[in-house]
Amino acid sequence: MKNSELSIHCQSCSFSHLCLPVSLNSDELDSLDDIIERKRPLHKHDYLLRANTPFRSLYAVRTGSFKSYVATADGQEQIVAFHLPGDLIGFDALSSNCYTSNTVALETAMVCELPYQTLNEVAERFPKLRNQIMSHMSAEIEQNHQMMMLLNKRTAQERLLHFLTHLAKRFTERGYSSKEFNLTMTRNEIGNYLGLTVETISRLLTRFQKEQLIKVDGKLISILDFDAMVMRSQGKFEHDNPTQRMVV
Amino acid sequence: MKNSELSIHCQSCSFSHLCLPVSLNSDELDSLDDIIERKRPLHKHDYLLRANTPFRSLYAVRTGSFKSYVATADGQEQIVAFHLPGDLIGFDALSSNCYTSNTVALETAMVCELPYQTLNEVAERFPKLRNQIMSHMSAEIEQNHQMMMLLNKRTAQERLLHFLTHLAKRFTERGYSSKEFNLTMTRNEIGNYLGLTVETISRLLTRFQKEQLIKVDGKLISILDFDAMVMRSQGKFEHDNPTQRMVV
DNA sequence: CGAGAAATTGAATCAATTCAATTTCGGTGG
DNA sequence: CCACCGAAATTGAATTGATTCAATTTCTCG
Repeated sequence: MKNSELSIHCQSCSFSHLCLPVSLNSDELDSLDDIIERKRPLHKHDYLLRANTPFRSLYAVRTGSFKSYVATADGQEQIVAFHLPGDLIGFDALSSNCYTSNTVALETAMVCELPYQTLNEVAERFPKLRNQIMSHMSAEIEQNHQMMMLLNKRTAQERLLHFLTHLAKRFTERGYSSKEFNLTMTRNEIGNYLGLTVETISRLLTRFQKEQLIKVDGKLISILDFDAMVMRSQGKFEHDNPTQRMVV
Repeated sequence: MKNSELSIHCQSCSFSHLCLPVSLNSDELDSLDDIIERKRPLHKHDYLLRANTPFRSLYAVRTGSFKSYVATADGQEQIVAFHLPGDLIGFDALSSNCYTSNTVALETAMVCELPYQTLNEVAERFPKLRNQIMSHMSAEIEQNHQMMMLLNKRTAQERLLHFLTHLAKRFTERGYSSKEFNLTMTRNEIGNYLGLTVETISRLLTRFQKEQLIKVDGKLISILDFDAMVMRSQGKFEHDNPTQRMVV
C-alpha cells in the first residue's frame, strides 16, 4: 500500500514544524515522505517498542501520546519521557543497535515509522536532513540536562509546576489549548517521572487548586495563572515573598 | 603548526577505542587526524567552553578530566557530567548552535578540538564517521536515562556506590587501575552531581570504609570489594539480607 | 451495574538536609 | 622549609520535606 493512499505526507502534517521536516525543501520532503511506513493505530497500553529488541526504525508521533521508560535493576520502571505529536522516538538505540527503553501508548495513537537504514541513505544525499536528525538528538541531550537539574535542585512543588507549565508550552507549540488540557498519564506516572510518589502529586494538585494556580477536574487541568506557575517553578516568589532564593 | 609536529594522532592515541576513531580504517583516520586542532593545555579551573557562546567545535579529552554543568534559574550549578580521556564534549550545542553547558578542567588537561564544520565535511565522505558521531550522541542519551533512574529510584548510598563503581569501570576501559584511583572532583561536586549534600557524601564514604567496601585517603580511593559495591548499588543484599527489594 | 484501578486524604515515620563546630588539606609567600 | 590562610572535609545534633502506611472515595470501562 502506498503512502499516498493513506494521506501520510509531511507537507500536510500540522506538526512538521516540530519534526524532521524542519528546514527541508520540497524535494527533500518528498524523499522523506517516500520512506515513511504506514503503521496501524496503537491503542492505550500497546507497546510501540520494547527494550532489548533490535533497532530498525525511528518513530515520529502523529497523534496521541506515549511514555518511554527504562527498567531498573529490580524490575521497576523509570519513565524518561512523555511524547507528544511531532516528537521523535528511538534515539537511544543507535549506539547499541537495540532499543534501550520501552515505549507505550497512553491513548489511541498513530506514528510514522522511519526505517533507519533507508533514512540514512536519504540523509546521505541531503545534509540538511542529517543535521535535522543530529539537532533533534542534541535537543534531547539538552532536555535531559534540564531534567537532572530539576530532579536534583527542585522541590516537589517546583517539579510539578515545571511539569505542568512545560506541558502547556508543548501544547501551545502544537496548536492546542495551553489553558486547558487533558492529562493522558496517571498521577502515578507523573510521580514516577518526577521522582515523587502518587500521594505527593495528588496533594500538590489539590494545593495548587486552592492557591488558584490551576483548576483540577480529574484528568482535565485548567491553567489559571501561568506566569505565577513559571515563577514558582523556579523557586521565586514563594509565600508572597518576592525575594529570590539565596545562592551560596 | 602542523599536527604532526605535535604528535597528535588518533592512531597512536591510547583512548582511540573509546573515541570517534572506533571502527574507522586507516584512510578515514588520516582524514580525521587532519582536522584535529591543537589546543594548549588547560589548567585546573580553566574553562574549555561556556554556555551561551557560539558552537564551533566538539572536543575530545586527551588527558585529565573535566566537569560540565548547566546553570539553574537562580544561578546555582548542576553538574551533568564528568569527562575522562576519550570522552567527547559539546553534543548539547548542535541544536541551538550555542553551548548550553559550561565545561571546566578539574586538573591539568589536554583536548583535541574537532571543528564541527570541517568534521561534517569529512563525515560527508565517510558514513562510518557519521555513524560514530551519532552513536556517541545516542550513548549519551542512554546514559542520561540511567542517571534519571539513579536520581529518582536510588537512595544516597546506592547513588554513591554506583558513582564509584561506574568510575572504576571507566578507569578500567582506559587502562588505569580500577582498584585505586584519585578523585579529581571534590566531595561537593560529587554531591552536586548525585543530588546529595557534601555532608552526606562525607558520611557515606566514612561508612563504606567502616564496612570494608573501600579505603579512603583524602582523594585517593581504594576499591576493596567491587562486587559487593555493585550489588549494593542496585539495592541488593542490604544488611546481610540476601532477599531482593520488593517490587510492587 | 459492578469490580478493579486510580486518586484522595490523614497520620506517623524517616532519609537526607540543615545548621553548627571543628579539623584537615593544599597551595603560597616569606 | 615552614607558617599561614582559605577551601575542603568531617562529624554531630536538630530539623524537615516527602514518603510510607492506611483508609476511603472516585473513576473507568467491560
